[in-house]
Amino acid sequence: MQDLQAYLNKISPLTKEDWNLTFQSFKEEKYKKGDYFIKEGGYSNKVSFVSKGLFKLYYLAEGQEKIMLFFAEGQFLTDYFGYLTQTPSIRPIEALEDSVVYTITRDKLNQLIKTSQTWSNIARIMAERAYILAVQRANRLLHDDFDTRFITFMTEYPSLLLRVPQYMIASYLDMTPETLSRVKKEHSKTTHP
Amino acid sequence: MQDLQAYLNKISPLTKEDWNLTFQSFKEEKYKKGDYFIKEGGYSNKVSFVSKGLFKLYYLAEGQEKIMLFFAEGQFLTDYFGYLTQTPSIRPIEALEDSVVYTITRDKLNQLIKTSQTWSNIARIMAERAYILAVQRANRLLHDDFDTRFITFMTEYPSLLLRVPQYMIASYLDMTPETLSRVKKEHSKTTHP
DNA sequence: ATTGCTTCTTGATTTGAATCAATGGATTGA
DNA sequence: TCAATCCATTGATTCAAATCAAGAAGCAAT
Repeated sequence: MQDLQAYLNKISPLTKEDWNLTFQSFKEEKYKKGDYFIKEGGYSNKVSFVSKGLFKLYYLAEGQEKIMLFFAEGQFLTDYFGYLTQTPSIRPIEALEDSVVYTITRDKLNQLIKTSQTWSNIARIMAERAYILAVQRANRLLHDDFDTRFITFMTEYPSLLLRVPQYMIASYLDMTPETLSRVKKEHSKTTHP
Repeated sequence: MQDLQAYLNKISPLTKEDWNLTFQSFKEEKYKKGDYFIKEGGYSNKVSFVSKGLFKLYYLAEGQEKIMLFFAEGQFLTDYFGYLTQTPSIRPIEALEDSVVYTITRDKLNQLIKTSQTWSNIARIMAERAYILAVQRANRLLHDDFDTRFITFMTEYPSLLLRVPQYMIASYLDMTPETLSRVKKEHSKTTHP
């Protein structure tokens, strides 16, 4: 769990006691490709740190999935909206690769926040970061054209281009696979003349 | 400032000492209709509680404004994204009515958060709420059709329908004024036959 | 009241991306 | 190795909403 420890320390330095409590609260879990982290209708009662692997969180609209987020190594994995609102999830999370995560339950996390000033800070900063990411993503989807969205994605998550099929990236960028294909074509024209 | 006190107490009960510190940290400000709370390019270094009045936060895309949020009585007013990221704002905030707010500076708020466990909680919960609202709004704009968006707006903020010109509501709902006009027409047909 | 300005409505036209449809490539498994 | 399936590309067509263009209705100021 060194990766988790390093990640948390970067947000807000943990005392030895903080880390002992933390270490006891997280449990390792493994997911095979195709396994669900949360199924539709389930409650979001846990948060996990992705140590290895990749997940997608999607939304089902008229039968077809709209991918809202990918979670890769070094990110906290959760349906944060469902977690905060405690409503049954309409956003399943599925493993795209065999994965290893460290999981803490909602109750234990609340415990940590209550007892540790450091964790109170971490929780606030995580909420703030989640907010920043949510706004950024929304603004991009609402204001940026297809080309810009693709370029942003390429520069921000270049590794995902190789790990994820293009129709999923298209879904994440809120366009059809056909459109993404055409955007890529246009783009390769202008960059490699 | 009873309204502010009541609002904060609902989030997380304040001790007498908490409130004394809080009371000293907020200052009353008045804005005339048309005044800017934040101008484009400025830094977001304050948070205000709206006691009276109404504001809009918008984004300038190709010269025309896209309204992202309204702030009315009983809400915290800030460019929270600019506040958190400390980047020059591209989202001006303008008063739509003569308004009265209670303002706290960034520095003083950080001070409160550091010294008071209650305020540490409040800050976390505010971030969480901001996240929930941001995600909800994004999902609605991305997944809901025009009619649904309008109905949601009507049921959620009925009072704004009277206080805000329709072209601003259209902008907030990410549609043209013409489209909103047609949506309303359709809607009045089906509800009053 | 009258003028001028802003906002709202309604119709006609345009347009850009979704959908439909077909082909070609690539990956997987027997 | 050869199917079989899944995925990506490309072209043709459709469609929904933006844009363009008047006109009508409010409203504010004199």
